[in-house]
Amino acid sequence: MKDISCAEIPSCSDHEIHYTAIKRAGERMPIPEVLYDLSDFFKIFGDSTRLGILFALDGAELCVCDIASLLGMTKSAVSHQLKILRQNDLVRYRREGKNVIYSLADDHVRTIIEFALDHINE
Amino acid sequence: MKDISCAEIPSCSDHEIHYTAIKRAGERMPIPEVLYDLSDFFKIFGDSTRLGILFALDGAELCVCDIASLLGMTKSAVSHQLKILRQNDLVRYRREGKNVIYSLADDHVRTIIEFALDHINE
DNA sequence: CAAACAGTTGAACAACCGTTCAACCGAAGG
DNA sequence: CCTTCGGTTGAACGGTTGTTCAACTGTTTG
Repeated sequence: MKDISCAEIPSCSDHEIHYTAIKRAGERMPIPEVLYDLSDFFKIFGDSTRLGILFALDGAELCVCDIASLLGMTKSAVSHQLKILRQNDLVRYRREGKNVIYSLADDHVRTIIEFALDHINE
Repeated sequence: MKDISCAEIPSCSDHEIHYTAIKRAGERMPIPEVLYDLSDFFKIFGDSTRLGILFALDGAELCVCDIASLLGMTKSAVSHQLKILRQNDLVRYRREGKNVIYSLADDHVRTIIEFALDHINE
């Protein structure tokens, strides 16, 4: 995706035919920045490990060790993914003795997951 | 994500405390296959070029050349992404003379995009 | 204070992904 | 038929991404 000014849009040979279509499509196009934000948003959910973590936390608060057990992964791998979820405000965490307890940030996340689940069984 | 049987789940030292949490989380966990399908679904939307194409087609039917112009990309790059969208039944296409006209497969796609747009301005 | 446990971090590696490039196919028009 | 235009395809490349490994922090416990 290259950032271009929409002033002059070169197109196919027969300009007259496609002109209205291109104009209409161009008007509804979000600015590149929105497109990037949106794709970044989807990228977070585009990994089965991160989804697994989110589903696990949808059921209960869990420490890293528990999540790792549930998913059959190392604590390190889980921690790396938790960092990404943390940075995007999808999970909350607090220390409790030796453990760090993670939970979903808000119901917002639940809505998204359940929305996707519904729409995958179209 | 490793596929593990949930028969025996080893966990942190203090089993009694986390046991109920793990059990509850484990029950709500989808099987790995669903997790993979779901993440594959999100991956498609996790690219700004593909999102750009979908937004463009949300405005009007367009040929490859027009889409390429709108996004400021080569026809080749667009075609590669259109293939992915095609394979996942997100776009329809038909030949019209020398052009191949693409359009959104159904309103399903529109719903997803608009849903995400709403939720990015939380 | 030392050992043990829970978790984090950074570097390294492999796998994956998107764009480019060049070659190709298909339809239209001279 | 040959050329041109629109579009597709496969290989190659460069960048990104997820996991592993080892080293490290922090907390509890003996």
